[in-house]
Amino acid sequence: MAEPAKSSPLSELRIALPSLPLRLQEVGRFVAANDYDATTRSMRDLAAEAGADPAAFTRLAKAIGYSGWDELRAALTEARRPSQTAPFSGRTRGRRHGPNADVTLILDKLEAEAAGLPRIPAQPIAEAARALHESKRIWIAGYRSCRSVAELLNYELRLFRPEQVQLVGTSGPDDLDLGAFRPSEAVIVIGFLPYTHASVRVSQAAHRSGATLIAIADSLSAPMAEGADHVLLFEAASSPGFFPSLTGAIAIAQSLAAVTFSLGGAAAKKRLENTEARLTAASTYVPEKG
Amino acid sequence: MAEPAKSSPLSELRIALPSLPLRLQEVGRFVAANDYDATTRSMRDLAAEAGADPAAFTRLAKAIGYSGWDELRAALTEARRPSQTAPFSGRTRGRRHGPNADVTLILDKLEAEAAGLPRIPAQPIAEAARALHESKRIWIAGYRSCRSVAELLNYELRLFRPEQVQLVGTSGPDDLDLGAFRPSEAVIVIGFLPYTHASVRVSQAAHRSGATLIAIADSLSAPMAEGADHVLLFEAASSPGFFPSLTGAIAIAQSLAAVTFSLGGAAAKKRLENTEARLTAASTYVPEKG
DNA sequence: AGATTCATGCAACAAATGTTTCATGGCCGA
DNA sequence: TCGGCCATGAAACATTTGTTGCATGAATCT
Repeated sequence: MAEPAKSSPLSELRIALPSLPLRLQEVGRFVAANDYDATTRSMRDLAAEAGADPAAFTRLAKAIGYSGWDELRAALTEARRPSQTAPFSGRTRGRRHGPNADVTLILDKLEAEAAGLPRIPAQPIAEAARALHESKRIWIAGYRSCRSVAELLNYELRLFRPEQVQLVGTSGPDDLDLGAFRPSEAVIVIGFLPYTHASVRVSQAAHRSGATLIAIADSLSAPMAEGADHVLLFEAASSPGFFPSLTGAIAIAQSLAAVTFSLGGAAAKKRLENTEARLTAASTYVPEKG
Repeated sequence: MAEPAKSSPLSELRIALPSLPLRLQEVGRFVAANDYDATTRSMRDLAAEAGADPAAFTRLAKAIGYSGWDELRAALTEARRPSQTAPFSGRTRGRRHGPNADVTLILDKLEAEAAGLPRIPAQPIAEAARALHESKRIWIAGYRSCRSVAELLNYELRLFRPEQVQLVGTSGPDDLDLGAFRPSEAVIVIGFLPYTHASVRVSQAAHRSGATLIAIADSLSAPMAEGADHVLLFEAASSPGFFPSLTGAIAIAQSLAAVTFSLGGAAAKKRLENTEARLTAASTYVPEKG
């Protein structure tokens, strides 16, 4: 017999299952198959759905070593808790110094960031893009390291909406722009921990003005996400290293721009072509060699 | 006002948050920040941890349109149900046009970019970082969409080497800076197809001056990579979409900064701490809540 | 300044929760 | 067949749950 994985209450359950009375096995299997409901719904509720007696759940818990259903559920709940500490936390220890310490640091970082990208929720991006599409004007704000994201977004959106996109604070102090927000416009704020006062002020001004507020942030509880119509989440701290990762934010920004462009249809395409023609005429680019 | 993202109860909460009474905002923030506990633990329990009155939770739920806390929690529970977490199974199904065409576009894009990151060669980054570490001064140049990468790199490097890092072209025309390159310095140029004349001129000037040239590019044959001491490659076109992907370049930039910082040792750490202390003193950041 | 609205904490409430007890029914060994 | 054992369901239990009414205090309006 293999060593049981004692860590998870679910494995304890599975191990003890065969030696249990018939009815308790039934209930046990139900719990194992519906452990999410087990943590969220009430015992009686589960009993009704499983077609069993409520008491069976208490008996099951005691049979596998818990003081009662409450304790079992608490264990299940903890086992299910989303990893508050990133899975890559204790990663760099033990590696320490070595000739390739730098290289492994980079590899870890890249791997972690690659893992974070598919976890970005796509649906909110699509919804935010639609909001952008319907906005008369788009404001973009980002400070400190997030400024780079803001400027990228500004650049890409201006390629096909040149006169309707503007960075907050480029033509004077921020405060000048904060008063210019209008309900038919959209404001994009980018930020993550630690949050700057400036970004919070922008988002508050946007909310007050009635403009559509889109926040690109690392947490739903970010102060600039309060009152936002759309929040686009990425993982800033998921990667080892000294600075929060920006790949997620960049990926979101580019997806946002791409979908917004796609919504723009033929008109957007035409404007993009115009812009490119102008740049070519100004010989901005080095001609491709055949 | 734009159509709010009604899908998630958390977004409804965020939207309504700013217009709520003070105490309700407090518990609302607490719920948003601890939504997992909100679905699993009891109202009184949460109230004790949040340092608020249990009644506040009921009032919060009613304030944002639910019949009571029970209903809000049920909504949160459903929003968290893991059954929704199966987006990556049958992804490449006939996507074409449809209500979710945008979403699948985004998912494909993210997936492709995630796949590109681990393919970035780490060794050249480590070597380039060493070159940066030994440089008396660091110049950074990037144009158009690559400007965002340049500015990010500039920002992060300046955190611990404030007086030795400079963006090309910030204090006047580029040409002024181009004549200032010295052999003991390093010049970083970022660019990909189509290549701008400006970036090529910077790299040529760097090469002529004898400075160490580091190119972050999408191809070894990129004109700004000619004569470069270090070329850091990423895949710009790997992802579907209309704009070349910048996640690779961002990842490289951040890795470069991280390794350079790590090479800096205690001195770099000290300077970073000083910078952070100065920012805190200027109250740039919103203080974290306990 | 007085009146009024509103936010907020406290305490009591009914409903629902997990647990326990008890009676029943089936099973196996004498 | 009888007697002990245990699994099982129903009902009663004490506790905890979410809710609501009420008093207090601060802010706003007249």
